[in-house]
Amino acid sequence: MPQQKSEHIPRATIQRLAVYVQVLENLQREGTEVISSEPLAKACNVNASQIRKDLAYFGEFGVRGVGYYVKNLIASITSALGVDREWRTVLVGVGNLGKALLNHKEFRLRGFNIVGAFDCDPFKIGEEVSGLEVVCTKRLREMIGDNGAEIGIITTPPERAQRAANHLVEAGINGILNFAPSRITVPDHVNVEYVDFFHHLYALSFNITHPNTK
Amino acid sequence: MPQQKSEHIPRATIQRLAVYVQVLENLQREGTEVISSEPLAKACNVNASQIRKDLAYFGEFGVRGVGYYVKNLIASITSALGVDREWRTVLVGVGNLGKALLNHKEFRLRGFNIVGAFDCDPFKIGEEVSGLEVVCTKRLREMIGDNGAEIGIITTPPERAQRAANHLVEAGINGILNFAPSRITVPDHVNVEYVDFFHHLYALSFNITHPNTK
DNA sequence: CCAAATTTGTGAAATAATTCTCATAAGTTA
DNA sequence: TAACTTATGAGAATTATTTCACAAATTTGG
Repeated sequence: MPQQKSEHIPRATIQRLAVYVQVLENLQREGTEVISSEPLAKACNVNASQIRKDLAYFGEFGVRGVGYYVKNLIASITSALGVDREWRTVLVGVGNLGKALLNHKEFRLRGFNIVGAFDCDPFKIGEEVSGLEVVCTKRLREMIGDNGAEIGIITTPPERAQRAANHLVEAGINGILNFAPSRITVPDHVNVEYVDFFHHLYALSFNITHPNTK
Repeated sequence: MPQQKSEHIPRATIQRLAVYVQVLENLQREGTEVISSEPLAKACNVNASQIRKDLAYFGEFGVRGVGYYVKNLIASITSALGVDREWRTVLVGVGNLGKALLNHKEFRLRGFNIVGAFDCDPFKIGEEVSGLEVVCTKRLREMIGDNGAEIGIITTPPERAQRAANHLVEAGINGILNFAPSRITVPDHVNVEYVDFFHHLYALSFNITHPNTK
């Protein structure tokens, strides 16, 4: 139902939509059923017309004179983002972080099922982590043929991230979440998102060091 | 030495500077000593003049006809970001994620020392994690008076994040890294950065679902 | 049932960020 | 040392994003 009307949607809009969902879910947990763009904006730390414009890319979800029904709006946004379904994912790099993610229940809860764990270390292959047997990274293609995963999660050391990405791309994945602290190069049709909280610490460091530039 | 010349610096520039450092460090590890903006841009997936403009906010670091000396440029950028020093941090919320971060060696390596661990759960108080004794969150102010931390890391459940933030602000912290999946409200002088990799998974989901809008 | 009060959705205006272009400086070679 | 090559730095042009302002839609109260 929420079909986007217009051509190009700013990346920043997508990031904010994720924030809106987060805040709306917390509001819902606290019992709020209806909210207008003004207080929602305050909670999200953005401008109210920003919210309305962001939503307008996908349709009309509000009621004039009333606001937005929280439950409805969550459904509309998650549908717009495509997260109202199950996404099958595989993880490459079963180190400390990889294991922590494999054991993280939230993934399944949010619809991102980890259905495969891969590593190139012979000592790790065969090990069982969170109900999954660790498989050699070279077998990615064959395994994905079976389990139909679409998203790959990279948790290798930086120097092995590009190789992991190559294997994932070859196996037909079209989205990569890269936790390794290095940039990877992939074909145009593959989407990459980087997670590195040191980047955020750097931003804090800068902002604290230069309070005037805020 | 790298003193920023101009008034306002885009947030996006700061984020990119962190990426440049990451890529430059990997280049350095591989033995590259000099690089020009063009190949650096390719490795960072940005435009070359973007890099030159970003750097220009802070000074002139390149040599015309040559490029940038990798080691030098890393030093210049880290200095501009203020990460060429030690930052003392405290962590609030000693759950799974909190413990994982406390045990993460990279923090110290990158100059972000975790010097205090706090939790409001009586069962956790007194426990030792990675050489730190877990202290009651109410004692944040007194402890920060002693250890002089400037950055707080929140790893509580979402419903306790705001309270943790309040305690941190009261204790005089001026930067917060929030891993809890909820937005927090703080005074203007306090900087907040949010880390939530589900937001990135949402972005992947959207981009895979709407390949045309890329 | 109408008038007042809300609050959305949207085009226009204002701001901000990115990319282009080129003069200038540094290095290299003969 | 002069001509040639390379690549930076900075202003101009372009493109993108955010904010404003208001008409249209809806509810509420008398």
